[in-house]
Amino acid sequence: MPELPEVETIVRTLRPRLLGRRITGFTTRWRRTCLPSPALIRAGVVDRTIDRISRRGKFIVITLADGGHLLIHLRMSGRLEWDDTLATGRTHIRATWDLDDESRLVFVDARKFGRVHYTCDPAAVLGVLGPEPLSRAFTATRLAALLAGRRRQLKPLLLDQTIIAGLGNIYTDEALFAAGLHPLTRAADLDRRQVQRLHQAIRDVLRLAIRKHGTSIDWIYPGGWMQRHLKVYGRTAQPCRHCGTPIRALRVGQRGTHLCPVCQPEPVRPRTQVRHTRRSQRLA
DNA sequence: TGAATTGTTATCGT
DNA sequence: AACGATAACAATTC
Repeated sequence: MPELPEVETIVRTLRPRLLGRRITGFTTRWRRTCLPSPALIRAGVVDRTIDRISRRGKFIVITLADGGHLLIHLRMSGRLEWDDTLATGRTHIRATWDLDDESRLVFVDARKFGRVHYTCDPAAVLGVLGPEPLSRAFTATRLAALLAGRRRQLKPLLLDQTIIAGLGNIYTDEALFAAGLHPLTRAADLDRRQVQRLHQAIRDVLRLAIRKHGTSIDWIYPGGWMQRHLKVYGRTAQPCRHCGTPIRALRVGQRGTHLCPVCQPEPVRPRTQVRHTRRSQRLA
């Protein structure tokens, strides 16, 4: 479940221990984790020095001195751990990197959805991603352009990594609450003021979450405390922190979605479309 | 035991 | 034809 704030936190903790280290070995216990293949990753990383560690969306980007890159996506249950902190008999180890200071970085992933890419052309993987929501380039005007003419509902649109990179289920719900917008609102229906509020909400929520080192709600991601600041996610039936109304849960595009029915009023469609679309009648 | 979880892809409909 | 909605899927935990 790691989203942008969790990945950013991981990158920041990785940096001091990994920068300048030389990789001395690579092993894997699950082929499918490794792209294009375990052998090609090993050939690309062994005897290379780690030059830079960054983040793009939910990808961890480890740049090697010769221009090769490791792109690590944790997906649902992936985590990076240090060999020396592992209890004996650690299960679900998918890949390990040996380092020249005798330490070892371990990719642990119970559900096996995570991926480790080695490539000299990171754009081939990262190129499809939308803008970084915390970058200077991500302005309200840019967001307006991304929403313009789109009939999609806000929730699935914000989860789409090719529109904006880094939002997952938690921070999408939190951003929509902060913006006072219902997840089923059609993107193109937002007025200028609402786009500005959404833009501000996305950045505020992500920045706060990074400050809190991410959200720790289960065994998957430890060490964060943003869970204490969540306003809607995982708070079904609990009172809205703003108005006291019980938080409601619904499914939008097969995703659990949480909202305050008062702070995020249901969108009103123009009369002509309410008449003719089955979806609107069902929701009414 | 089955529901929940994320991102990608294929497929179908408008 | 492009866009959007939907389902299936990967595998495990509780």
